[in-house]
Amino acid sequence: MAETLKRRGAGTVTVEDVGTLVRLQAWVQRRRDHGGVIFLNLRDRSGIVQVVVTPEYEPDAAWVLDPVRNEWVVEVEGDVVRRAPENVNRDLPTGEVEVIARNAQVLSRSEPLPFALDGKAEVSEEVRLRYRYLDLRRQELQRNFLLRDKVTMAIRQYFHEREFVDVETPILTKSTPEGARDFLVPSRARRGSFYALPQSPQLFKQILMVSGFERYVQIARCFRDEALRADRQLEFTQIDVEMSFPTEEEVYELIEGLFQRIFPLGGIQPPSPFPRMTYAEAMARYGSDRPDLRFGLEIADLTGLLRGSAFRGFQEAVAQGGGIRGFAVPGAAEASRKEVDGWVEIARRSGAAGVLTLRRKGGEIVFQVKNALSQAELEGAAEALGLEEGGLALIVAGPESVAANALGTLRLELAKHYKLIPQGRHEFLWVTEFPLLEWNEEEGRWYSTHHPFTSPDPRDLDKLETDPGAVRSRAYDVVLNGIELGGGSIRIHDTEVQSRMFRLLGIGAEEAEARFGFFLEALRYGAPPHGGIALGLDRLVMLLAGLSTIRDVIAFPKTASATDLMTDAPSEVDPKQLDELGIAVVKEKG
RNA sequence: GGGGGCGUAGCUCAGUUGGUUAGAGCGCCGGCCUGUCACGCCGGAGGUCGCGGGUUCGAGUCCCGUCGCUCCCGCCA
Repeated sequence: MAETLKRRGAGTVTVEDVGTLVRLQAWVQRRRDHGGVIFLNLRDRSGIVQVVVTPEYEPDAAWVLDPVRNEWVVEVEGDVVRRAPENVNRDLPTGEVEVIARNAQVLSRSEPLPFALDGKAEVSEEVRLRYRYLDLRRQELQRNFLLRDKVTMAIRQYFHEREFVDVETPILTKSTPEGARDFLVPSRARRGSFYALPQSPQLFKQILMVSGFERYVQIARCFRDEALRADRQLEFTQIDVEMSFPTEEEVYELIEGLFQRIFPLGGIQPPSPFPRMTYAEAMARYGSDRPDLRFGLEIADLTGLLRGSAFRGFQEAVAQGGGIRGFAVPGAAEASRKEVDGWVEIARRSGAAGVLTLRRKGGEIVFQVKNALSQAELEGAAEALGLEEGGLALIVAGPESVAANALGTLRLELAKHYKLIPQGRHEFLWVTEFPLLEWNEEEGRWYSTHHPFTSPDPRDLDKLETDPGAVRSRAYDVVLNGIELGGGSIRIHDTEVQSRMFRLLGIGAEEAEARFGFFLEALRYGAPPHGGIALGLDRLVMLLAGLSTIRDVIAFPKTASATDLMTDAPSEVDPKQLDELGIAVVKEKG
């Protein structure tokens, strides 16, 4: 019988292969030497299979494989046999079979590894990042990148089917500071001038609309020189989308369809359609512009009820134009002094003067400040808060934004503290009608809530100069479980409106010309109405994989202090390079 | 920029009120072992206690500084 030799992945060998000769090229996952017989678990991307090495079967193969150690790379040709019933390994997908080595060679040796790859013990991230190539060998991490590949492939397919055009925008671009710090790249051709790495391809994708592409998509790398977090890196990838002539509805529909395609890859089925909430409603009911809807603890407005109360703190807050708001936590009536103090501290950090408690136990409603509220006020407040027997309500009085902020933070804190967040739930949400502008107290000027190219809501256009803070925008965010997945807007396509916007932001005509002149000019040549959205791809994959750090879905991430432990970047450069660029390095003195 | 946590063998960690020669498990090296699958048994090597300074008769332990990792706040249009 002429034998055929099949090249197989280690994890793909099955009972179907029994009686055939296979060739494996793989890493040694583990070696078990019994003196006479050696068992090798061979691992490649497809999985693991056991190889049996005995001198009786083939002395030469045994001779070659005897000195083999963990993580050596070997090629083994052998016969696939069914294991005896008592030797079957149910923990291994290939556990019903094994490969008896007939011919072997060592392709590569390995020094003992700095850490074990079996995932049995947690290894510090510092060591993992230093030897990232080994870390990436682990199946847990490989799984993340195989998922990421599936997700990006599905995204490309989805947009391609809908006639979106994938266009690359430059990495070396123009600095347009207004937002995050730019990464700068010195120009050798024009000394003293700098490129900036894009924080997002925002202006380029808008210009592509002016160019008539109508539908653009790019899986785009973006750079921001800001502090890092578990879910933030210096460079990250966003799914960048722009359309001509869209309504908000078309953007929502497009993204909901995309999510319906990619979330099932992580075992999650999004609803259709997604619920929506205006910014104003989100702030009022949840104290956040990205509310986590997996749990209740809704905020109630008590201003009308308690404005006339005898408690001076309430009177003052209302007199200063603020309000009185709070939320009830079921079963929290027994919260300790220490716990409450902790929550007060959290509220203070959010700018609130403090937190007041209202408890309902033993059939009585008790306000923290005795005799400050009448029985009618107590009952009214409990009713409005939905405060039930055994519950505790936290109340904050003060300016609207401060109270919302503090209560929003407390709401999350209390939900975690009392374990009120159900796992396995996925609450998607569109947040709409963001305010166009925010007042910055320190600098005494208006800032864009989103960015300066966001279109004002036409209904509020007349208030742009008279009451800027009341102007709504055509911006929207898509939120999952309190995490912002992405945001976008219908843009300004009218030069006149765009100029008014810059004026509002305190950017004079000259400055606007210097910084955005090319863009304002483009708007003058038949710019179609357009809009779009950008979604954080890394964060999306992280959530799909059920992880809590973005670093595990990025092959070569930076540490929290912005360094790469494997390459040791950033590093000093040759003085010659600096000379060419006309740059002198001034070191901070120690 | 600020705050919290961590740093002891290759890895994960223990280390008492400051006190003899700093330990364990895994890994590594050597020996034994023909059905294991986190193989087993016996033996061995391996330490700048992150780094620098201080207090003390004596510091892994106390104090000051510094570096690294990490989480959070600020920041991230």
